[in-house]
Amino acid sequence: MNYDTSLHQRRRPLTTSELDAIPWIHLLSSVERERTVDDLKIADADPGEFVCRTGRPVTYWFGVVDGLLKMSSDNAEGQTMTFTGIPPGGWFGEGTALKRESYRYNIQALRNSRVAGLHVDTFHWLLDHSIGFNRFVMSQLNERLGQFIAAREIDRMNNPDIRVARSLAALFNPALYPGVGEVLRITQQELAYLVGLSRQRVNESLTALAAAGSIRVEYGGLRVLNLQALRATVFASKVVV
DNA sequence: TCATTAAATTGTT
DNA sequence: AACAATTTAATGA
Repeated sequence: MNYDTSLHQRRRPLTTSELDAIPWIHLLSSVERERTVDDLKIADADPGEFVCRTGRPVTYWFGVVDGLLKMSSDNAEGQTMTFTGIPPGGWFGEGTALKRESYRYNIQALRNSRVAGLHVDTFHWLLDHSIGFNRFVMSQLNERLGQFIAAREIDRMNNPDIRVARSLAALFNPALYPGVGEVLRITQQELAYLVGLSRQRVNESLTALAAAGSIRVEYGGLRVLNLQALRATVFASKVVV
């Protein structure tokens, strides 16, 4: 039982617009889609609420329809390590779903979020029947691999500006998070939690990035003006460090 | 629809 | 961590 019990109880079918927000739904044939839509459920997660926890058996493959989630893990010393944020359009858990193992991380809502869940059995059925779905999952795995490698590099950076730029570039990944358009809805406090810096420091970095013309700071969110420049900030840092 | 108030978010120290 | 300024959301006439 995963959608931490209370979430599980609050499931409901998806509306048409919520279905449209699912990036892979249009890759399916009508038969496949019918079966999928029949199984898909959505639930509203409150801030701080867990969508899944380490060690629990996999029952769903999850996707963010709206809101913002945090992927983290507890190490042996009991400290929590944040891997990444998951903005709208992001689907996760395919690795563990594939192997039918237990979740290796915690997923927690940073704010009110709508989370969709596809049962693991249906996930496997789609893998067995839909080529389009397979392509999506494969691309997903590949992109995420790149992200985790990048995440390790971010952790080794001690320059806060670069850490912020890097993390932002990751969140604006169009392949993994097609729900994020030009504007990413994230507060500076939320970003601070993800990057592991104080809100003040994040604010300072954002101001610097805005001055460089990479982004524009808006109330409750950020607009990307130049994704290349954001990534370039990253690249330059590799050379320095 | 508009004005007022509360709440959230940002910018700064 | 605290504060003021700004923006949004909620409320009710």
